[in-house]
Amino acid sequence: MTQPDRPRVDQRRVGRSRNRRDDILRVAFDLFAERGYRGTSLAAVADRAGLTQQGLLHYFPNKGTLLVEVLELSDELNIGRLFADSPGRPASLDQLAELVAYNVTRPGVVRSLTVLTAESLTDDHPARAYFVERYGEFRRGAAAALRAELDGRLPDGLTAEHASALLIAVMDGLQQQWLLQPDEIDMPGLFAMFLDLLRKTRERD
Amino acid sequence: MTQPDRPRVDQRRVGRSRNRRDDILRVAFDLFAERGYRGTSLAAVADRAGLTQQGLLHYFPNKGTLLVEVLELSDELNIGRLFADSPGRPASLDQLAELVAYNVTRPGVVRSLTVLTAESLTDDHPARAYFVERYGEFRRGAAAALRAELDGRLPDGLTAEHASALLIAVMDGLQQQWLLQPDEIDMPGLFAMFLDLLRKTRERD
DNA sequence: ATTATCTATAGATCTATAGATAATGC
DNA sequence: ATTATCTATAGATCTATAGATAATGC
Repeated sequence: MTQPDRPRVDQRRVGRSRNRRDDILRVAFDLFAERGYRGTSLAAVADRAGLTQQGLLHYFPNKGTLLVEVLELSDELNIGRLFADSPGRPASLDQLAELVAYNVTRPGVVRSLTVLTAESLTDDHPARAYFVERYGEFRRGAAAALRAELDGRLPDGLTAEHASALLIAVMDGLQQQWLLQPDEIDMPGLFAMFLDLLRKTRERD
Repeated sequence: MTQPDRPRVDQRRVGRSRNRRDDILRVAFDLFAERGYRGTSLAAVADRAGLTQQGLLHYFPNKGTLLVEVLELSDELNIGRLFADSPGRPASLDQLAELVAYNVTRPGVVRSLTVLTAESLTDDHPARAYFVERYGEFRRGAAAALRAELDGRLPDGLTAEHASALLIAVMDGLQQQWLLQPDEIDMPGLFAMFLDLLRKTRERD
């Protein structure tokens, strides 16, 4: 599951020069897409951010903390809030479809989150708790959207909770196939077809 | 996508003592589940297999070759052939559902393949080509099964090719969510519901 | 004072190569 | 001979800590 950007508000930015901390986090996010968390050294991140590895450790006490902060910033920027139970603004299925279409324009972001999510399944991974919590939120948010839109019209025996797990599975699984073979997989088209599957089943009743 | 075992035939086994090579490959497969490919050292594999790191390199010239051979053995043992276009025996959707149910009993295998698949999206990963080819095969195999079973009865606008990409996406995505939260995700139940979605859409025509 | 960086370094690893030695199969 | 392993080692890294120095903000 990859979330959308929003126009950066950035109250904390000082003039033109962005926060050094944020620079480091952005660079780390990119490098994690290229080599994963375990495959990326602090020195590589520091180097690309233009300081030494020890300089980087002035901002983050250790590598695990860096990763967790990368994910928290990515959340903030990309607003997983699309799914958060922000009262009044439950995501619609159309918004989800737009998000998938938008993701095609930023393979780096999708790759980073895809790689880090799977890597978090390994032992002693510092982002494990983050992803466990995140996926719970995703499912709850998607279930709310499904309930709002298809309440009582879901296929027999399929609750909004079930459908939300499937919906997120489809998003993640399509991302993986699309990243492996961008030319063979029409990610937004396939996601739209899946939504139709959820919507159309009862249409003829 | 994770494939099923089959009873090991193993013509090459000599008496009770299994091939040393195979031992190493099995141990490596397990360790890749625990720490990923980049997070696993040759020394750790060698250690668990009961020889030195240099002893291991007698069997495999380098780490990348070890990984590729791990995947090839896993294929052989787990028979991705379920999906291969083996003439006469196209997998049925029920067989796929059984496979998903079976996978619940072997989280280690599922985790290893899930982690390695996503890791293969990173730069210079030795298993990239393997997974690109594999997923092509998966999709073709699943499309054949869908065509055999639901020919002409798929929902409007959904070809067997489309459905096969969705089906594999659901399998992969559910595996990821299930590995993160085994108690919250009923992987086989959800997969069965997805199959029903494909099957039932046209049932009322 | 506090913050931002740097140099120096400890202490572990890591992959891979070279070459020795023991065991096995003709 | 060939196969299986081992010791030794080169040459890179890696993470993290310690402590110095320069720059910034009161």
